[in-house]
Amino acid sequence: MCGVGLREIKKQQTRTAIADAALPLFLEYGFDRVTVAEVARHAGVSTNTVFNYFPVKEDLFFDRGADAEEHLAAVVRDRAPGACPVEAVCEDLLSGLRENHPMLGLQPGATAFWQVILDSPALLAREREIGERAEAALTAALTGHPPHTADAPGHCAPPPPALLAGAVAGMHRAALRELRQRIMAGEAPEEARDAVISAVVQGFDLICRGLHPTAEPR
Amino acid sequence: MCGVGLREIKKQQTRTAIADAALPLFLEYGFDRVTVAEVARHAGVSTNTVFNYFPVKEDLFFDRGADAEEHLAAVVRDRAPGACPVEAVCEDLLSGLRENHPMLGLQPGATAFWQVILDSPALLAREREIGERAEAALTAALTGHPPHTADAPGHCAPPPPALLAGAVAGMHRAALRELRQRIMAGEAPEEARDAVISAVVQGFDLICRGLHPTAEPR
DNA sequence: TAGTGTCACCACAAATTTGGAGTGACACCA
DNA sequence: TGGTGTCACTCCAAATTTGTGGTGACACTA
Repeated sequence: MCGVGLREIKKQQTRTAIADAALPLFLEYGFDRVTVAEVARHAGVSTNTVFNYFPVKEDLFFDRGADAEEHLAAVVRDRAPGACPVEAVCEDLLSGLRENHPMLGLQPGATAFWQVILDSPALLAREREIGERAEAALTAALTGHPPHTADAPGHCAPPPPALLAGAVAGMHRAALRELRQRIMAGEAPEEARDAVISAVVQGFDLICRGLHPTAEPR
Repeated sequence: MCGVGLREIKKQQTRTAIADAALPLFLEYGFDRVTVAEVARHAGVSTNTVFNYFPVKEDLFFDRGADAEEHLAAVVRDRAPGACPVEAVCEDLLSGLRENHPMLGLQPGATAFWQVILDSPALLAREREIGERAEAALTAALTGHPPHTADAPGHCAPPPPALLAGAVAGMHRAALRELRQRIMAGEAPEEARDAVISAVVQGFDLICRGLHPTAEPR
């Protein structure tokens, strides 16, 4: 129960062993051409054990999907007190882009990763599902930590959390998709990144200005 | 049941992981100052699992004890048809010495290994037990594959297997003990080895000449 | 001499992993 | 249209490993 027992450690080791065995196989052969049994064999584990840890095959690929689902919500919940949630998401995305965060796929090899997704309908569907859940989590986070809208001139009522979340998450997804498309089209990563950065600044600024009419455009 | 299943592989891995973790600890701290729990911790395994594989603590040190117990018997059983069993044992020992076989302790670091044994009454007792069982196995092997004693002039009836085994195994043990003592006394390994080699040649020749009066002394 | 601590080792329940025998969906093929 | 095969996934029994609480031997100490 304390999470530090030998049993917990072994479970974590088994899980990462499976995930670490799975990714190279997917990258090399494609998601649909790799069977769960092969993953199990490479991980030195039985097929049943794979299913113990990853209820569906897609989870083997989106191992950190659960984290991604919670990421936006966490950013909003953990933002500085009084800060605008939209700006928090924006800043998080920008810093991720500037620091070449692995999750965003600016590392070499990300292209292969993306190609696996594009080649597999199952993974594409799963990705959408993850995005949807991330949005739902963001909605919940916004409900609990709504934006602070000062009573300033030009102020209008903020949208309900679900809509705001829809806009924010939608813009977030679009930014990452744009980045992906540019890089896979052969554009230089830095160039693509900079283009997306300015696009993100502009896009989120749009929402922010609607929320805080007095804020200066950046 | 076939011994190639995943389960068997894992068991073997666990066993060697434990043994491999145990030896360095014993070499560094001495047998009696290392607890089974510490071995388990270094092997990343629970204490109970250690006892699953090594019924008594001494087995952790003499991991290959079972092999050693069978070695002499195997040499006798597998000798060339018609060959003298004593000579087979002698040749095996000599070739082991000449090739610096690890079991004989001619490798650097063997001194530390021996010192651990000498420092631990439990290990000394265990070593004797192993020697005794090896002798019993040799007796059995000799019973099934007795020496071929030609009806030559000067021929006398061969001793019962148990006695022959006692002599052979006893000489074998003495040779290794001699080697050990010389090296631990600081003698150069090559020097000690050569001395023991000639001693072995002489010693086994003695028995062989009793068995085969017509054989030429070497 | 009784108390205390350490350690080898045991016993048993709970958790994890494996093996094996399925089922259902789907593709391929005659 | 009806096999046939593959593969994701399920269910269950058995094997393995771990957690926990012992016991008894032995050394040390007050």
